[in-house]
Amino acid sequence: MRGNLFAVAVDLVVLTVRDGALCVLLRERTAPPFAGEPALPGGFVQAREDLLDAASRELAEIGLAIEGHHLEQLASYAAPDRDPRGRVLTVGHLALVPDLPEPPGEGAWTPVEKAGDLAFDHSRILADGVERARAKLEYTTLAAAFCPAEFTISQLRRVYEAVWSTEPDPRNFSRKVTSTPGFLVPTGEKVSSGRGRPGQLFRRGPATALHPPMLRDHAGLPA
Amino acid sequence: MRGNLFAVAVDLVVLTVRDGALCVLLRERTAPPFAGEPALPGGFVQAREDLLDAASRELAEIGLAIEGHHLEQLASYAAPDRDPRGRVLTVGHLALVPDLPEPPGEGAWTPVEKAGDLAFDHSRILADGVERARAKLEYTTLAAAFCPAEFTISQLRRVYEAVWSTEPDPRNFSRKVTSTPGFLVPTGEKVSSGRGRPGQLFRRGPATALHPPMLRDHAGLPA
DNA sequence: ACAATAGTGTCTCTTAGACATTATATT
DNA sequence: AATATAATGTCTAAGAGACACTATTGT
Repeated sequence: MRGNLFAVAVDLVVLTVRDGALCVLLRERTAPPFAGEPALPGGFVQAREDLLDAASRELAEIGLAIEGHHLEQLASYAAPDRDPRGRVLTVGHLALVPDLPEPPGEGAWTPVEKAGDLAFDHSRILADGVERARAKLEYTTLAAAFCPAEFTISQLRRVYEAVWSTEPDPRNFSRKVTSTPGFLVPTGEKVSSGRGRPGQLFRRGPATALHPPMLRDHAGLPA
Repeated sequence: MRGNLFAVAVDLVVLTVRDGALCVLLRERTAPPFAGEPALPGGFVQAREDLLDAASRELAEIGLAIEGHHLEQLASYAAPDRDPRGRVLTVGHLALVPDLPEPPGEGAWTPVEKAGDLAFDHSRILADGVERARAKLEYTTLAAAFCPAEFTISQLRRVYEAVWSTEPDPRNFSRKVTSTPGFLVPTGEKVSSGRGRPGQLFRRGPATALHPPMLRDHAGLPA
């Protein structure tokens, strides 16, 4: 076999919902290239490591244990000049995590709208990750991945509001998610959100698909 | 930077519809490893080549000029032992082409149901490609990529029948596709399909998304 | 004439979307 | 008591699914 050799990295688009905004975990680069600029967390794939394993390891190194976090491969990026050090292919991954009380080790949660320009081609990877998350909320139950183990329907609705920048009708939303078998499992407990009537608590059910899907308003989206 | 080095390849899942069956282009391997076994066409990424460019080149080398063929990245595969020659990462790509009068240079169209075991992890890549194509027919206008430049609604319907193994109602199907703005552009011409009333010819329109989507019957599909 | 395919119309049922009211908590 | 949030019910409109008929070709 003859092929040019590449270094292979994994980069992570770690998304969460904080204060009503979809946020991404960014780290400031400490070493060249792009020192001082914000970038996605990531690292090189090790000798006998598969891609998802490498991404899981990076996630753990950030301080995000893998307890039920959603992690999936996004896409690969290998433009010849994307890294000034040489030929590097990176496999972007998408991770969805609940809003954490404490911020993860290094790095800061940044609203995706304010992420600005990132190092390398990370802005593109981020955009792809955000679009993937937005699309998947339509036809999967993945919104619950942004919620803690137990959550209310309001919390789940706020995820959709943050990710889609829409405000679905609370009553219709409730009807939709509760009528999808296996989406939500009631715990029987209730929790007060400070003021007002306490909401019922749910866990994630076994369902992964949402049928029929919950459609956002589409206006000229990419295929 | 320190990372282990990989050879990087692109592999192609080239799909078409022939005789009512979804078919994939397979080549028999001539050299080890897996000599004599069927495999997806593919090759190594060259020195200053990006991934899609490499996939386009491979497609051209097969004899499939890129005139409007659909080509997209699928996913990357890098299990440590997937290639006995050493560490090889492959980026799977999905190509959708119309049924061609002449078969492409080397390789043979094989119904995906009869593909059997392929070399390397190509069976997995094929399965991912087929599932991607099936899913995309739901919410995009991509079915037209399986049709020639001009086609009838019946031809388009036969694409759905082959890819989904369903038989949508011709009248409902027609209503759906003609009522989606920008999906089909009538040419004003008609064509006879041997017997019966000739059908009207259409071209692909500018629309890429299908809203609302055309839902297939879902029964426990992966997310 | 007959067979085969194309194209159109109607009815029903499900579901999304809009909207008002009642229930239960905190202050 | 006042306020804030949760939960439920009803109406309407749009679209999917089932179905019957007419239209235009080749044999």
